[in-house]
Amino acid sequence: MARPREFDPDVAMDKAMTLFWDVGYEEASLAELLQAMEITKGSFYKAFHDKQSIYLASLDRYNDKVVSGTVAFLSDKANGTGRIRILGLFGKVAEAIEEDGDRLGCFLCNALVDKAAEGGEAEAKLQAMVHRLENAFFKALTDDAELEEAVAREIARGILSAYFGLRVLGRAGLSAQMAADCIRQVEWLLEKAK
Amino acid sequence: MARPREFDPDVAMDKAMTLFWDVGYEEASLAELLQAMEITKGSFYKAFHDKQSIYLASLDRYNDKVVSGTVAFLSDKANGTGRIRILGLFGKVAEAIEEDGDRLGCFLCNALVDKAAEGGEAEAKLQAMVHRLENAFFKALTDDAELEEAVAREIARGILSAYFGLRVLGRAGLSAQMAADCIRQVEWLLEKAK
DNA sequence: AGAGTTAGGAACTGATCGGTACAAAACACA
DNA sequence: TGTGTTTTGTACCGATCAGTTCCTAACTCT
Repeated sequence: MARPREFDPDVAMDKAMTLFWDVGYEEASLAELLQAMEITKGSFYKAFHDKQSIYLASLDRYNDKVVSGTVAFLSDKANGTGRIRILGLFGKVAEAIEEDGDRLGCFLCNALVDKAAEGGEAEAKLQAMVHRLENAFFKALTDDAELEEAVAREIARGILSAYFGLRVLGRAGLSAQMAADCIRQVEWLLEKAK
Repeated sequence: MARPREFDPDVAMDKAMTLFWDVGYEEASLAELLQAMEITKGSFYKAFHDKQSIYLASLDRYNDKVVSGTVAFLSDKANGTGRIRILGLFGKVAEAIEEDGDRLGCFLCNALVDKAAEGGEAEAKLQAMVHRLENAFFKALTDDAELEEAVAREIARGILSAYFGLRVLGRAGLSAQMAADCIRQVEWLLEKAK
């Protein structure tokens, strides 16, 4: 009953998310956004309400795709014990840094630091994602051994901070050796959880 | 022989640094910068060449003041053993988070994530600061015990990533309890250095 | 084929961006 | 009290910012 879209909103969203991921909210100009998404202004404002909206939608998308994927990996017992799964996650990150330099980092981590997120809806979304990650570490830890809840919670948070720290260092052009060293320390944290 | 300055370039620089620290390079508009520094455009461009220059100068200032202060604290044997000094640093950070929420975080950490720094002079300055911190941790560790260099290096890097991770979480509005838990994990990392 | 509906695209909005030009103001020196 | 020098403030610059308007193109349904 009307003219159909000439672009796939899903892939356009993906392109937008990647740009925000790379350069942050403020630094992603509308012009760059349109170029990345390969659509024009009319289509943009018709399909996605405005810049703020698509940023929030990008956060949701990251949560749905990437964070969920990470949580799933950490929960899947087919990947080994909880300790192995956690180390596997860190190994993947280190691999990304080694292979392509990984200047993208982690969208969640980048957005946490980005002041554009503060105070509003974005911050709440980010905190929710942080808690999802924390809980995924927590569960992986308690899968392996009978741990006091408080102890497991502590270790999960320690791993979480090591994770974000590694991501920060990776984004800044950290050497691969440095990543490997960071992971050795996570191994040691996991020793406590035995 | 000429009209004297009506402002103190040093305190103006401090104000500029604080703004960049808070909101990053891109998000700090010239208008906000001028308002914070309490000078007008004419004075700004005469005293500090342009926005990019004062940003780089802010990084240098942060290195001279804050990073040097941190390194000095970590090196000063009057503050206790190396382990105690390291834990003292983390304690200070946790305190800042508890007291005022610390939404400022660490300029170095924030700037590492800020894409505006990538590739140029800024990135080199940031990496240099990271290495200063890493070396300070390294020395504090080797002050306490005879450690193999490679082992101490590893642990220093692990502590470094935990440090940045804590800073990221703090900036995002992390609860004080979470900070305390992170520090418990650093304690455990230091156990290995005995 | 014609009517109805929505997407696409270009022209345009006022506001703000970082930066410059220049004249008035304020000082040191003679 | 001039005179030379530098700071200061303002008006202005073109470019870009996010967002709107509106006309045309492309489709579906009758």
